Amino acid sequence: MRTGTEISKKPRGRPRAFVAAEVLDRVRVVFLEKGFAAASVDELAAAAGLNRPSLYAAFGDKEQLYIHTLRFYGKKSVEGLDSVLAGPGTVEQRLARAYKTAIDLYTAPPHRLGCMIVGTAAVESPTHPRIAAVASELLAAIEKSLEQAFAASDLAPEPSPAARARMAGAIMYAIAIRARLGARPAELRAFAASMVPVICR
Amino acid sequence: MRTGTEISKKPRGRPRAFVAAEVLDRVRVVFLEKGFAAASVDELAAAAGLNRPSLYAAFGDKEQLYIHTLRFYGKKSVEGLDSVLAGPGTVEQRLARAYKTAIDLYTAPPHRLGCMIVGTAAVESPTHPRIAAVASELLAAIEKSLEQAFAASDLAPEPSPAARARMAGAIMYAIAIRARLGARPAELRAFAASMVPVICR
DNA sequence: TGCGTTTTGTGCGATACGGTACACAAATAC
DNA sequence: GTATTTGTGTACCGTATCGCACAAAACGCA
Repeated sequence: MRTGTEISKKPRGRPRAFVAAEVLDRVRVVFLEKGFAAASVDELAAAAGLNRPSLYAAFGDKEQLYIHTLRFYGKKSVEGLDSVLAGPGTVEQRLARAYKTAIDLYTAPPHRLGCMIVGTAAVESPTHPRIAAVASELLAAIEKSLEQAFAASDLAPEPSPAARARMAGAIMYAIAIRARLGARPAELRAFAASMVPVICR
Repeated sequence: MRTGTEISKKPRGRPRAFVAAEVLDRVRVVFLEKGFAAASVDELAAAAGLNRPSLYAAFGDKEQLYIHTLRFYGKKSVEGLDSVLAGPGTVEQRLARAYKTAIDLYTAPPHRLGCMIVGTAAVESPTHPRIAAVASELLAAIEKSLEQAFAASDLAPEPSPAARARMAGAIMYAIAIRARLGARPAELRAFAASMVPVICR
């Protein structure tokens, strides 16, 4: 185990042949396309370039691997959103940029897979409460990011920043679903563009 | 086969021991909770009260059974929405009633399973294009129902009924996702109530 | 060098999975 | 009564699945 206080320079035992973040990024691609239930440990291991026991030793069972991957994806998503919302311009321009960035990701060829949280975690929620909990936390973090951007803006105090964030988040989740179901990017872009002035009214 | 011109009163062969709609309704419950991939044919057959060969004979393979079930669920959903939107009161009141009805369904105890289309079909879309196509058709039917209600109302001509329908639909899908992820019904009701005047502005 | 620790690699096990073969059952037509 | 058609029930099949056992590899430390 790698936990605990490491006094010496190098940990004892055979070194790992992989970097955890790289594995999670490769495994994310499989989970994003197949979803949790349909992604087999064999294909996850193949994508990771590891044998199954190595994957189990490093990340735990399949659900734990999925949760690690979801947190990894979610953290990057929130960081990306924070970054765009902290950028230049009015809050409308920043929100529009956030939607554009999200749509570009959700509809990237060849597969147009949408968002891992909304697209693959929700279906597991009734039977995997731990997955549901992580997904909910991540959506809350997205909405918090949005709320902070609205709170720091010069928009009218009503609707409140929290109400605006809930609405902006809802529009983003709907776009993610529509993207995964195959909606054309142009259609999603037009929809997002029409929603920005409504959210920022 | 039951197709073709039936001159005689009763079809030849052994009669079915089940009613298709009843089977689809029972199977829907399993698919709604487990999703397509994780629902096994054994448990679907058990829920239906049929042996697996009978289920295969009547509905085809697992994907075909899922598609039959999705159409069955979607048809009922659209009919329910049509009915609420054709009811008494202003279009705001009718939209509010539609959201209330949807939220009650999506958050019905014990499981709070959300919507079968958004909650279970989207995840399969990249790998099951037939499922994606049916789900998209169903969402289009929901939006058409909404659009017709807006077109027949005395709301301002801008935004157009189609734009209002897209927005109202998006809010409904987001509510469905949030419900499946475990959001509290009161929270979803408050959100829906805050969105109705925005959609109908 | 030997021992302890951690990781990798091969193979295994028990079970589940989706789908099917086929005998028998239940009906209609003649 | 027999032939035909359609449905049900039991058993089977080939394969996939998830998780694990254990030997060997690769390191640190004394």
